[in-house]
Amino acid sequence: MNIRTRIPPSPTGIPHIGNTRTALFNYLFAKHNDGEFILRIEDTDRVRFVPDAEKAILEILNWLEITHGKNIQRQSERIEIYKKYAKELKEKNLSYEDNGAIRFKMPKTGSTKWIDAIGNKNITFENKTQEDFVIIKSDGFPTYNFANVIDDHLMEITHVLRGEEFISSTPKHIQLYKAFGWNIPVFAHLPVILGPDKQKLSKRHGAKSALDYRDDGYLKDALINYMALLGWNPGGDQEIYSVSEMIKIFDLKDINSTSPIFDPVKLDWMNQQYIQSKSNNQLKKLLVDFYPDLSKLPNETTEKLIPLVKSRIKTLKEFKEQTEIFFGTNEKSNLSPTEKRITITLFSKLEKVNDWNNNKIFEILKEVMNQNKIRMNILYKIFTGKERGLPLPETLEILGKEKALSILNQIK
RNA sequence: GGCCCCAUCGUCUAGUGGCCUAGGACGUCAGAUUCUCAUUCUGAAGAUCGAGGGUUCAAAUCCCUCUGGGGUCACCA
Repeated sequence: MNIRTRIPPSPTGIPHIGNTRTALFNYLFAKHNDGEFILRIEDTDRVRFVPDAEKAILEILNWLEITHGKNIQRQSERIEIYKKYAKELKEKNLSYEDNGAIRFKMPKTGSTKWIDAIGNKNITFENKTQEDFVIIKSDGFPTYNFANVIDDHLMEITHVLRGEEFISSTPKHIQLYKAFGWNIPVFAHLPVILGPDKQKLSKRHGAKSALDYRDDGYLKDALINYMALLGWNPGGDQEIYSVSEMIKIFDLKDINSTSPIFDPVKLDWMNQQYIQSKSNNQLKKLLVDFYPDLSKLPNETTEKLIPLVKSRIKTLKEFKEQTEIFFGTNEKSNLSPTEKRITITLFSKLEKVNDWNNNKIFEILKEVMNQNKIRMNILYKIFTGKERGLPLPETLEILGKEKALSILNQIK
């Protein structure tokens, strides 16, 4: 059997991270089985349709390199197909008209059941609790419940991995498959990701999209790694996985039945792990892509800054916070009279330095600290406006004597 | 409320009857390294495995009940 999975976003907005994780799992599962993963745009809701949403959906998958089949299907272009199958139901006397819409006749006795691949559990719904549901809306467009089933069958989807919120509509889908006499795919309902308030992650609760994380300076590998481990654990203690490793070991049986809470703090840690694991060159490339105006800095300066900054940033965005002094964007600090006096001493001592290197600079700084019985934080404050930062002697060396002195000159 | 799903440290989790006086990771706290910060390293606190009943020589692991949390009840997906 050729495995095929799909992600069917509806273009009503930018998908948040939970939906993207569902795409990831579909992708990992398909790739693990040498199968195919396809993208289908479910744009049958004309009221909530957002023109740019599809672009964002593609951009997310593209950035994360969750590659899908080239042929993107759009349901709005398949209306005739759904009408044809609606007609078939009508001929079988399994549907009826209701206020301009068409409803499917659900069986009212017996039960509908399936074995869900998550936790391998039996789920049963009594048919008497089920209602006849709309398959074609009065505007002629199919509903999700209808188009989704038709397309999953026509596109030969073998495994439906989707959010748990669809469990209660699954009986509808199964009865539709039965009405047509089609094979029923394997269902795997993924527990939904919860926010810190333990409510389902949603835009209302400030759930971000993958694009937001990208813009906040997260690396795609780190985001994927974190998303994958939310609810999936192949056993053991390993936390860092490359995508190809994940593909190799991915298995539905290792997905938990419990809803996990999204923890941004652990994501930060993971992102930091990935940043540290990059070579200086890789990190430089990431930073230049992230901050195009980094090219204003001399190449040599950037390259010297990378190793200093590497262990100190959790996101690419923090690079600028660490290097403000190089861009002249740092705050000017309010210095006390003593601190101003120290600034003057500092200036006159540094002015006399001939070979401007961090060892020499450090000697001078130590001298000043000892003489004035102060600690390093005061010197940081004088130069950068903050009491902490990248190693000061190295920073001053990279900055160059001229600029370092001019900073002191401005404030003394 | 009906129906459905779930339940191990604050969080992510390991665990599928004896190796569990419950392991790892994040976070927290303490210490070491250090020119600040960060990294790195070491250590600590932190879960009577939601509760109560069973089954068993033996249960976090199996069964039942309860409680709690979540999802869903649209001509949205």
